Amino acid sequence: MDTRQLKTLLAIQSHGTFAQAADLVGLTPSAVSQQVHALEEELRVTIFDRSTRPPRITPEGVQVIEMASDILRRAEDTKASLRGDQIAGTLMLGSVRSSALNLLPRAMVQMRGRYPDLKPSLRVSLSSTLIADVAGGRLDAAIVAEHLGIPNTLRWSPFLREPLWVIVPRGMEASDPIELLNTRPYIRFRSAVPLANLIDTELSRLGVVTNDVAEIDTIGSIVTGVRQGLGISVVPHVALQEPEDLNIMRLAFGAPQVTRQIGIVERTAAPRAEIIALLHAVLADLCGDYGVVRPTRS
Amino acid sequence: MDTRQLKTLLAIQSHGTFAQAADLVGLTPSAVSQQVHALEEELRVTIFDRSTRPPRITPEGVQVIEMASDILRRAEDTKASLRGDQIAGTLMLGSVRSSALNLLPRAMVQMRGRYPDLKPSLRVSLSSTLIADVAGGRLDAAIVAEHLGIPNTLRWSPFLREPLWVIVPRGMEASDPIELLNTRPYIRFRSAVPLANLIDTELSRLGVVTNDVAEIDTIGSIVTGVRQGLGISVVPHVALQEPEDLNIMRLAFGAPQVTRQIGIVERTAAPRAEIIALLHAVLADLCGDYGVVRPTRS
DNA sequence: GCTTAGATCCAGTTTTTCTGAATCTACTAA
DNA sequence: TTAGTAGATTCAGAAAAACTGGATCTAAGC
Repeated sequence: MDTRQLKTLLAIQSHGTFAQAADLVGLTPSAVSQQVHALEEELRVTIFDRSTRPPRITPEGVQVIEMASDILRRAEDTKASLRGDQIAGTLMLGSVRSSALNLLPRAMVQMRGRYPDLKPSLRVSLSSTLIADVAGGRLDAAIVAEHLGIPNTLRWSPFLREPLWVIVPRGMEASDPIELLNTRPYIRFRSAVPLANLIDTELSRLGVVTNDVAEIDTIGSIVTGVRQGLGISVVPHVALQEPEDLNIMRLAFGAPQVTRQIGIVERTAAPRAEIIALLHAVLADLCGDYGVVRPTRS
Repeated sequence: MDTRQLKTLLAIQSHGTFAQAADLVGLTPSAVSQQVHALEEELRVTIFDRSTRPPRITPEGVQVIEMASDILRRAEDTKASLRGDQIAGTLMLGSVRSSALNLLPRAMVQMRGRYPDLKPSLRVSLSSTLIADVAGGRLDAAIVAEHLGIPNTLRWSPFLREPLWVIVPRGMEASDPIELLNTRPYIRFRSAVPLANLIDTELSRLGVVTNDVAEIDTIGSIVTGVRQGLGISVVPHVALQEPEDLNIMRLAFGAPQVTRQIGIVERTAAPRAEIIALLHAVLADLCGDYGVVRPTRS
């Protein structure tokens, strides 16, 4: 078992086919197939079910993928720590309370490998308060959803543009999302944040009348509930990051699919521009395909 | 980087010389020397100081050895899990929404290794509703806090008896918890669950007047906030499970320290007794030192 | 039933890993 | 201070592993 095989495995998981994974890792599809087979021989399990196209990951495969992810992260963390650049001080950050708050600790952990002496300081608040504090210099940067009325002394850079999905437990017949929303048990996201508003507004616009079986105020618990067959729901893409979430079927919410953006707001003349640029890049990377790369300055 | 190299590394560490390690891993000393050199090239560090005999491990080498140990353990754990026995069907579970809900997915993931064909089904509800559903056979078991008025046809077995901690960010002077609670910024846990009540009641009993800087309704977000220096708070032990939480200082809350229990309620004549017993054991194990082992039947 | 895209199989090529022998080096004993 | 020893390194070649390319197979879509 080596890290190249594990990287190949993760590439297959995130890109869907052996062929695309081969492109990503710089090998031929044949080599990818052989690597997976060698890993299956070593672990004595079937990681992919090849009776479908594209091959689908098996439950055992999910466990192997988790292990691969853990091992590669551990290795990368060690490399980062051994390289040890160090910038010290306190980075004053603000954030709205939403799935973005789940991203931030993960970004912080990654950045700690790079800047172990940099201390992040986080405040959770409303968007308008956060923006005022950034403008007033009380915060270095803040994570807020797309927002109207940002002063010219600030700039907002999206790091995430993510679709919203109707999520359906594995095994449930998944056809027309509108029909599902009208007929299947629905877990409602009940919270005083813009995302909950966006979802409810779009449901009304679509003329959907949901059959609520639960009202839960944390996205993570909603996803857990769907995975375990409690019902269906609507969540943003970033909520579906765990390997277990592979078992949840996802259908586009809205036509065209509804998206929402989250970004970093900072002062245009920022003293900590390099660190905030890295934070932006780390957050965008954690967002996978829906990460938005900040355009380079001209 | 592959597991053979990492095994060689650990063999050198535990046996002292490349030559002895070579014997152990079935290679020649020359191959061992080349493996170590290749690893040093990949990580761009010196793992062993060769200016002495026998070579001595460097500080960076200690980090690499730790990483190797973690990676090999992770791989071995996965292999063991993949080898496991299998039981199929659906396990109907209920749970209150609290930190116990964080434990349950992790327990499910572990049990999936052992019973990949067993499908858990989870419902989140209030304790009284859950207990009635278990009694009525609509649920196989439920996770609830200690509860009065459980019928004799049911039995409640605690799997967790955990202390509550005052948690303090790293670097903050940590002396008398009462003084800290009175003077330092406090992040309040605001939720309509028994735990929040327990904390507030004990704060009042201690005569503490906190300086609230945030009210957050998820324990995970509170811990994140403390870690990042937002303030101090009071949380149950099970909330402090992540490696990052090692940086958080913890002081006993109350004297004697306040504890609370969470357990599984099931029918005394349960058809799924074996699985629920395993679930209890897994949950107790996940709870570490504060896990409560179910007494064996006489 | 045909077409397509992707996966597998197989043989050959390339790369990596290991061995064996020669050489080097830190440490110990006289 | 010198000689001997045990262990580490270096190098060239052999063996094993990984990869490529082409042919074949197969699920899915039309």
